[in-house]
This record gives sequence, C-alpha cells and structure tokens, in this order.
Amino acid sequence: MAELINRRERKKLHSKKVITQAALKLFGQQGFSDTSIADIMNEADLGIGTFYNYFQSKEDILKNLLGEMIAEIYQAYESFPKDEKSSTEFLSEVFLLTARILDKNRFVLPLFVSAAQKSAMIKEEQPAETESKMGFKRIFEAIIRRGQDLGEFRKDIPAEVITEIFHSVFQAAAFSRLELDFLTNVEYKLKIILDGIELK
Amino acid sequence: MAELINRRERKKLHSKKVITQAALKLFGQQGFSDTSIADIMNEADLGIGTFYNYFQSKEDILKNLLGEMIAEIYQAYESFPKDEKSSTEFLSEVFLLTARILDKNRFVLPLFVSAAQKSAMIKEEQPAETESKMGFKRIFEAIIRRGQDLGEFRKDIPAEVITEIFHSVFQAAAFSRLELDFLTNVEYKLKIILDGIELK
Amino acid sequence: MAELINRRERKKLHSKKVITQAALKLFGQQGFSDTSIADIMNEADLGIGTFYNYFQSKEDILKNLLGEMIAEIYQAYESFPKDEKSSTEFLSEVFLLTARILDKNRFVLPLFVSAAQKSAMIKEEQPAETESKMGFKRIFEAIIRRGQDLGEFRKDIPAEVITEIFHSVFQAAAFSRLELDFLTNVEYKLKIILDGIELK
Amino acid sequence: MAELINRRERKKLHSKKVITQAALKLFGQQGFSDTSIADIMNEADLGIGTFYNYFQSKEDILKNLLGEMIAEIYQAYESFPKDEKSSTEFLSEVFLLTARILDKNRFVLPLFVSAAQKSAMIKEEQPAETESKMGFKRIFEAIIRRGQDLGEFRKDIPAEVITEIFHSVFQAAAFSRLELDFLTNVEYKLKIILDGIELK
DNA sequence: TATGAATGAGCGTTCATTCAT
DNA sequence: AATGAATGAACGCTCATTCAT
Repeated sequence: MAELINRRERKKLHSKKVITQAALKLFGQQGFSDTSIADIMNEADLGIGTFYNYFQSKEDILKNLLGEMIAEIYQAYESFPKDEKSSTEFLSEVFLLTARILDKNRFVLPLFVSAAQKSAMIKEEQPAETESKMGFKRIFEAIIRRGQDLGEFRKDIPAEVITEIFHSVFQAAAFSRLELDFLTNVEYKLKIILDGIELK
Repeated sequence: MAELINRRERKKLHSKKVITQAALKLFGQQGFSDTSIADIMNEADLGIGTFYNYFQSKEDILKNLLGEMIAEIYQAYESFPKDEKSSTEFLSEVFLLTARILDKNRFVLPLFVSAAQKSAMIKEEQPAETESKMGFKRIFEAIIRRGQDLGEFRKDIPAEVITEIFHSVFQAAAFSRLELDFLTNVEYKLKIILDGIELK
Repeated sequence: MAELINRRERKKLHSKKVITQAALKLFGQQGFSDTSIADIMNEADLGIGTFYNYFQSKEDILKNLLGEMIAEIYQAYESFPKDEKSSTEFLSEVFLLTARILDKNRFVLPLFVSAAQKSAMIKEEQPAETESKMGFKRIFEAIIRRGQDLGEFRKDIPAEVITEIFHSVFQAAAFSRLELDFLTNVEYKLKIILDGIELK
Repeated sequence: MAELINRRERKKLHSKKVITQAALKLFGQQGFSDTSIADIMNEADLGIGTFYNYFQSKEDILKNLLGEMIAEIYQAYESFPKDEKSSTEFLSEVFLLTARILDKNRFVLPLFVSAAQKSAMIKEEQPAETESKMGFKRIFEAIIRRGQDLGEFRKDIPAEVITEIFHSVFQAAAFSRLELDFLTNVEYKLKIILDGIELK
C-alpha cells in the first residue's frame, strides 16, 4: 500500500518534472508569452488538462523554479565562512556563485525579469514570486550593509541602491548582445562596481 | 495645391500624434499587452481601421517613439562643446540629459526593454527598433572610448561592457521599487560607476 | 453620409435579429444551457466573434427579449380604460393578454424561469433581468391591490402572495405535460384563482 | 459469510449516503451546475472514481433523492384515515405534509424543477425522474378526483389542471423572493385554491 | 482617408469520464 | 471497492486584422 502511494508519488513527481522541462525548453526557444500551455503539454506529450494537476498557470512554473534557485543560493550563502573574509571577498564569492547558478539556468532569468516588470507596472497585489525575488536582493543587501558597517564600503550611497546595481548586472548580462560569456561579462562589471564602492 | 498637400500632411501628422498619445496614456495606465488596438483607437476617438493607416502593429508605436527620443538625445550630444570638457563631465551631462528624457517618458522604458528581450530571445531577423536602440549605446560608447583614449578611463575593461552597465542602470531604475526618484536613483549609480572607471 | 450610417445601422439591427432568432431556435430545440455560443453563431451563419459585438453573454439575449415583451405588456396595460371596469375584469384582461404574448414566445418562458432560478439560488448581485421580471409582477400587483382597496378582493392574503400565484400559473403552464392549450390551461386556473380571491 | 456480505452491503450503503449528503450540501451552497463531481467527492472525502461505483451522473443523485421523498409522502398518504375526513381536510393535510417534507429539503426542489424543464424541452426519452415526479402529482390527483366524485370540489375544471396548480404552488414558493416562510407562503395559496375549488 | 462590423484562430480553463493499479 | 492521474473535447472569450463602404 505504502509502495503504491510511493509509486504514484514518484510518477507524479516525474510528470511535474517533464512538464517543467518542456516548458523551459519552449520558453527558451520561443519566449514565455508566445508559449501556450497547449504547446507545453504537447512537448511534454501529455494531455492539456494534466497541466492543471500540477500548476495553476504558466507563471506558476517560474515561481516554482525560482524558489528552487533561491534556495540553492541561500544555502551556499549560509555555509560560507563569513567571519574570516573581507566583505569584498565575501561579496565577490556570493556574486560569482549566483552568476554560476544563473548561468546554468540562464534562459530563465529573462522570464523573471518580465514577470517582475509585469508586477511592477500593474498596481495589483504583490504576487508571491516577488517576495522570493526579494530573497535574491536581501542576501546581497546584507553583505553590503556589513561592508558599510565595517568601513569597507562607501556610506554616501544607500545599501539598497548598491544592491540594485548588482542586481541589474545580472539582468543586463542575460540580454547582452556582446560577444562575451555571461560569466566574463559579469566579472568585468563586478570589478567596476567594487572599485566604485570600496573605500581606499 | 501645395497648401492642400500641406493641409493633408498636417492632418495626417495630427492623427498619428493623437494615436501615439492615446497609446502611451493607456500603456502607462494598463500596461502594454493589456491595451488593445481597439482601446487605443477608442481613446483617440478614431475608427479602429484607421490605426492601420499609420502603424503596422502596436509595437510599431514604440519603434516610432524611440526614434524620436534617440533623435532628441543625439541632437543634444552633437551640440555639446565637447572639446572644453573632460570625458567625465561629458559623460555625466549626456547621462543626466538622457535620464531626464527617459524620466519624462518613463513608462515607455519598460516597453523597450520587453521589446528588446523578445528580440534577444527569439533568433529572428533583428527588428528595426533594436538598431535605434543601439543608437543609445553608440553615443555612450563613443564618449567612453574617448575617455579611454585620453587616459581618463580604465582600459582593462572593454568600452562596450562599460556602456552596457550604464545602459542597465536606466533599466533597473525604471523598475525600481525603492522609494527614490528615478533621477536620484540614477545619479547615485552614476557616481559609483564613474568612481569605478576613472583612473586615479 | 447620413445614409451610410443608416445603412450600417440597418445591417447591424439585422445581424442582431438574426442572432437572436438563431439563439431562440436552438434554445427551443436543445435547451438553453446545451446551446453554445458557437452553435448560435453557426446557425446564424456568422463568425463567433461577431456575437460579442451584440451581446455580452448568452443570458444577455434573454434579457433583451424579456425587455421587449415587458414593454409590450406594459403598453397594453397603460392603454386599458381602467376606470370603467371592475378589478376582476381588468385583471382577467391583462392576464389573458399576457398569456397571449407569452404564448406567442412560449418557449422563452422556460428560459426566464431558469434564469430566475439561478439568480435565486446564487446570492450574487441581482442582475438586471430580475428587475424587468419584477416588471411583470408589478403590473399584476397594482391591479390586485386596487381590487383589495375597492373591496372586490379578499384582504386576508397579501397582494404579493396573490400576485405570485398568478405568476406561477404562467410558469406551470409553460411546462405542462397535459394535453391542453397553453391558453386553455391558463384560463382554467384564472377561474380558480379569481373564485378564490373574489369577495362574494 | 452472510455477515461479510452484510458488512460490505452496509459499507456500500454508507458510502452512498455520504456521497448524497456531500452533494446536497454543496448543491445548496453553490448550486447544482457549479458543483463538480470532484467537489462532491472531495467533500465526501472519497476518491473521484468512487463516485461512479454508486451513481451514473450528477443528475442520478437527484433521481435517487426524489425517489426517497416520494416514498415518504406516499407512505404518509397511505396511512391517513381517509374515510373519516372530508376531501378538503384530506387534501390540506397531505398538502401541508408535502410542504414540510419539501421545506426540509427545500433547496432540492429547484433542482427537480430544472431537471423537469430540461426533460420538458428536449424531446428525448423520458428519464426516470419524471416518472417519479408524476408520483407527486398522482397522489394529489387522486384526492382531488375523490373530492369531485363526492361533490365537494368543482367539476368544470379537470382534476389534472387543479393538480397542476397545487404543484406550481410548491415551485413558486421555493423561488419566492417574498419575506415569508415557505410554509406560510404555501398555506396562503392553499387557502386561495381551496376557496376556488370548493363547491359552496 | 476613415470606418467599424465581421472574422476565426487561438487563448486559458473546466470537468465528466476512464482505467491501471 | 477504491483510487486519482490522465484525458481532451468543449467551453466562453479576446483581439489583431481585413475589407466593403
């Protein structure tokens, strides 16, 4: 009986994964809004109705995925040996770790950006994904604030603003048309910003 | 006869302007994708079919508008007394002028961003608006390159990358959730980046 | 120019009529809820989208039609030489007039009934059609109240209740399985009720 | 072995009851057509597929329930001491008993009505529930016919028509918007009709 | 040039029903 | 007998686009 449940459960998880991957593949190929749920389920080789057993909407897929990514980053952040490092080193490492995770799922970043835009332009209640997006920023903001407190970073510019510029670097790199790795792109900009905020 | 043509021409221009303004008003109020062509023409108090005398599609409106903004910036850029100023001063002034123009039409920036995203993700032929968007960058890139040549800016980072970070500052500020003016936001970041790229 | 508008206007009215008639035909054949908008527009030989140029929803068709019927009844009611007749005569005539009008559009009555049911069971805001439905009742109630005031009808039963029983006669007759004319059916019941409410 | 069968039988009956009650609860709360089978089985805390072990369709639930109600009324009807009472008394008592039973399950009446409508409008085979609905009427018709035979009720109006008007009273009261008890409403109308059909 | 009624592919979503377990 | 994931036809509805006037 327990096995039965397990088997079903496994099958369910499998279906969810299949759908997610089909969705991401198509999002990457044809863009988010040009991918219909029918497209996704066709790619996943499942019935249309099945989608709604797993997700509430297309956006829901992203919400799920973002949650997983945030969790991964946060976990890494927590396990850093914070106290032995300068804020600059700390920031660099978290920044590059984030970059690597984003790079791995690079084509999802644009999707979060559009989602964020939509929620920024329409004055509706803040959807849950924004909260988790904040998660990204909160990690960086904490590090920057620490750097300011320790006298490593300039204080004449609010920590949130500095955070925002880091954040925008990821976005810009995702859409960059330059002939550059995502990672290389992002490293250059990290250098500029660090030089721009370090005291001394 | 010439007058007649002129009158027609003026009337035509007027309709185009009316449509553009109706569109922008609604885009700002309800978002781009939630504004239908019928909405726009209703707001413009013109028939639906008339739209297609002036534009090919909704995106076309943006393309037009962007062209105008670029032209305005370029004009200002050209008329600057370049030779008397340092590249830093020059860059600052053009940057802030651009910021003011964008601020005036702030809600259109997000629209360009989505347009750019779309065209970045889909590997289709490059649409014309991207070319004009490049216009933005080309102006900045020229100034930065000049600064590098004159030894004012660091050379270990490619001019295009620096350009891109300036560009992303505008985007980020447009979507910022911080309690800050667009202009203030952008000035802070200008300071960081300038400090990050100036030699000495 | 005025002619152009007229022509268009006429065409529009024609389309609306075509849709209404297609709808009523199908409602009568297969029932209201089993008739889809696609069915209607197929029967009307028009595109699906065209439906929404004329109606907001399927219910809207009924709302329209009911409005017209109410108007017809009300008009007749107003033109009666009220003062020369007893309330019994008055009531009889209006009742039978209403019956004839309903009989003419007999198969729509069931639809109003379902509509009324739906709105009675769901606690939502009262839709507009209910208001017009009230119109039916208000005419009868006025006559009954007059009869009570003039001492012709019993007063131990509230006028609204008497009104309601008249109303229900129409409904019941519409669904009757008896081998009887709608009109005959309804006349029998009129007799019973009149005998049941007349004093003396 | 017999016990085992009994146990199974009891369990089966229990499930059927649980489903019926869950269904009626939801029908009352959210209406018949807005209640899905999934809703019902969720409320019943049973698997979706289980529904089909007991019922063929949603309508089937009503069919069953109606059968039970009819049986209850019929039982009461049979046990009346017919011979000692006038037809008026007899009719009143059965009428009020029926009213009480309906009142107890008031929200199901509308459902029977829609079912009846549907079957009245569509010329398909008569579904079973209509037959049982006839049951209602047959009881009343018998009493009325008896009254006519004994010279208590008027004969110029067919018994079926009188029956029908009684029937419609229940329907109307179920949907009434008046500020009146179902029972009070129904009693008023009983009075009118009795006065309308009694000789002398 | 201006019009707006007509269009229909396409959307997201629902849900009764099936069937392997 | 009980399950619930899978199903897909069908729904109401939107909207960019066309074209006869």
